[in-house]
Amino acid sequence: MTKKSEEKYDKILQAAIQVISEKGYENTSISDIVKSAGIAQGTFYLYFPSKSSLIPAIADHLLTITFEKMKLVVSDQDSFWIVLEKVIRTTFETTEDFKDIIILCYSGLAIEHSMEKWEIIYQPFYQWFEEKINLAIKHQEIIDTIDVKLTTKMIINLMENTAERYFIGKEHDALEEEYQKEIYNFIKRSLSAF
Amino acid sequence: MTKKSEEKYDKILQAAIQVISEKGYENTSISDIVKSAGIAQGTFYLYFPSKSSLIPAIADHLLTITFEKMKLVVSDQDSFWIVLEKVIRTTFETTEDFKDIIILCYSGLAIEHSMEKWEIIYQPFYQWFEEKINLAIKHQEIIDTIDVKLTTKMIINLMENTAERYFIGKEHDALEEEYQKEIYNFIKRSLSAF
Amino acid sequence: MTKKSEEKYDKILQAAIQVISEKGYENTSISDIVKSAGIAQGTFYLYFPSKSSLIPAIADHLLTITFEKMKLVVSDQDSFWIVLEKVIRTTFETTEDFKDIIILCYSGLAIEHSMEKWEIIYQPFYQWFEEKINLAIKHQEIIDTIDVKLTTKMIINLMENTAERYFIGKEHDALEEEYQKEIYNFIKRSLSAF
Amino acid sequence: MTKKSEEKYDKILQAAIQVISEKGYENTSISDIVKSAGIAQGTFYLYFPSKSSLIPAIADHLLTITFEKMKLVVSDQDSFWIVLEKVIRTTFETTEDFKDIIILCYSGLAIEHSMEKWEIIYQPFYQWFEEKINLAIKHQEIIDTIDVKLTTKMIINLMENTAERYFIGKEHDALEEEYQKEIYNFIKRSLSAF
DNA sequence: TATGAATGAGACTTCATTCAT
DNA sequence: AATGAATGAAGTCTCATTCAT
Repeated sequence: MTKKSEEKYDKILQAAIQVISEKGYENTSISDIVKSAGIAQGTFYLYFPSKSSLIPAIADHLLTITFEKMKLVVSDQDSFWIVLEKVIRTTFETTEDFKDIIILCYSGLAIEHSMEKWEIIYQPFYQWFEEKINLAIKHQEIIDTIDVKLTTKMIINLMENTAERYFIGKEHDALEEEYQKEIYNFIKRSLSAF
Repeated sequence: MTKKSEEKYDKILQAAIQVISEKGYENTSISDIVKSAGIAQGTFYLYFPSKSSLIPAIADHLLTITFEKMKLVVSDQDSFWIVLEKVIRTTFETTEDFKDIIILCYSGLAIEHSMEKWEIIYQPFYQWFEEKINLAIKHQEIIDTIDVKLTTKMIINLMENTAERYFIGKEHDALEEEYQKEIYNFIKRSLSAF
Repeated sequence: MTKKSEEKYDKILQAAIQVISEKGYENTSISDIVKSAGIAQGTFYLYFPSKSSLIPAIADHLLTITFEKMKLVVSDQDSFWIVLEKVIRTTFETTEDFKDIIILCYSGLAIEHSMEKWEIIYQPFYQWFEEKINLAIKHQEIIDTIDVKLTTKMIINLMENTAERYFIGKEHDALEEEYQKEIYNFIKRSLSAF
Repeated sequence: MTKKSEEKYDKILQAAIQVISEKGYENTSISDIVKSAGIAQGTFYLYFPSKSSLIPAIADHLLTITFEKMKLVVSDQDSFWIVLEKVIRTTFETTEDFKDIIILCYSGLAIEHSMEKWEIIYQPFYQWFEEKINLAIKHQEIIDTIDVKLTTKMIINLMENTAERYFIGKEHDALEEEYQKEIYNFIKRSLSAF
């Protein structure tokens, strides 16, 4: 893909995200998207093979951004517990920022009966966090009797789902910081080596 | 609603669940549903105001079944850790049994931009498990420094999401029993009073 | 099919024939047809599964009319040579009357890569004429050394194609009656028992 | 047209014939053709003014090939009945070889509502065969009471349509040789001077 | 209460053609 | 002469919903 065509791809993707976030996937027509992107109807199909192919593209885009942010705020020098705290906070932040996109990814991936794709898209993030956990085990910050793969995914899902319940499900049983603190404590009690 | 009309309501709902589970919400037409239910096109609208009104009805139906099963397997005499084990197992079982319905609830609720409804539908289940936790605190089986509401939801979501990743996301990093065991241990380490 | 729905089927078919005859198959949209038939867009699809399904229906309709006319003008008392003369004349008449429909059948069946259907549709007409020939053999009006099936089809095609060249191909190397006479003589010389 | 541009014209035409033969005229896009020809989208329009202009070009190409073959197999020394036999056989051969192209010519010419063009394209072939017939009359091989023009066309159409019914319509009431023999006999009985 | 034919808006997608490079 | 990205009109078909019976 040339630089110019990549630009157009991004332009379409951005327009799609914006429109679909507002109106929902099913209520958005290609016509809406191209109008918003300022291109012709047919041009859309030069960059995406179909309407439904937008969803994985959007999901991918979302995780890329999220993951970038994680890597940005977390330093290699941070202890595991600092990392955890930062990851929780960042998860809440990105969930708030991108809640509409998250919703459409849920619906989209569900629509396409392709929940498996989540796993593929999440792979780099899982891997990154797995390494943090392995390091923490090595540094004896956390116990070594866990299944690292499973625990990684449990933690990430715990953070994400709680944040989603808070921002998307509008579940407000406590303040945001208390939510974050409660997750942190829950995990710390479970994994701490001391 | 008379008994007879309730029967027809159920007949339509069952047909809807079956067809939508197979084909997905968007690919299912009212025509498909009424054919499967053996009624006329117009009759559908005597029982449901619209196609989209099926989704909350189905979600409600799903939670009702799940919750019934929970209450059935769990005895009041069970210790909290027995309860937890049973609840985890039952969650995995129902997730496997109803994975198609779960998917359609995800997509459906997302479609309707009404994730909040989940919370309402889940209310009775949350409440029931909250009581179990409060009892466990009282019996000094688990620590008393937690936020009960938040912890309840975290646990339930932890179980459900892991089960969904396993059965729907086809994530198979370990055997099913190991998944269940890992969740159990994770929670136990975090909450156990000893 | 009830009487009323049969009426609507015919109404659509007539509208389709008329519009497609004028504009050609490819240049005709369903929208044109339903407008001409005075029905709603969707109604079309209650009676025909697709646009292309019109073609066999039209072809069938055409042959039905043609065949009816043949049976009407030809009497059981007619000698074979009278029958032949009448069939040639009728072929020319119907070709002139329905030349637009004939064109669309050609294009349509060709488009659908389903030339074989012609044979099926023509079956009753072929059969009827075959019997005439068999009778003529029995009555020793024509020779008995021919392959009846093949000869039947050759004769019918000879008549039809010549008529089509005359009316559709606008080939006017002679007067219409001369064309008819030439076909008649050609066949008579070939088959006459004397 | 320079030699080089003629080559490219042919390349496009060949590609068009091949692709349209496979997929049918309507299902073939210019995009398919240029891909197959290995040229750019816009280049097509340097050699053909429009998609539909391909059809007469293809038809012309088809008849050129067919006619070349006829002239090749038929010798000036052949008696009329030898010529007839050879022409019938060749007609069957080319019909088999080019059945897809024939179909597309039918549909194409019909699409364009320009059946008359057939006559123009066929002109040289008609003329050639007419001369054969005139010669046969002169040599008293066949009777002289026929209309040469009309009879020529009847014979050619008889051969072609029978071959088309056999190879395209998949009408198999007898073996191929029997079909050819039956046509031959039919014509011979009709025209033979003895 | 039940029916099911009719509606008609609107969606996705294709593709012949153009034109700036 | 050649390219190929962009255009945007147009087409087929679906389907939730209505309403006369």
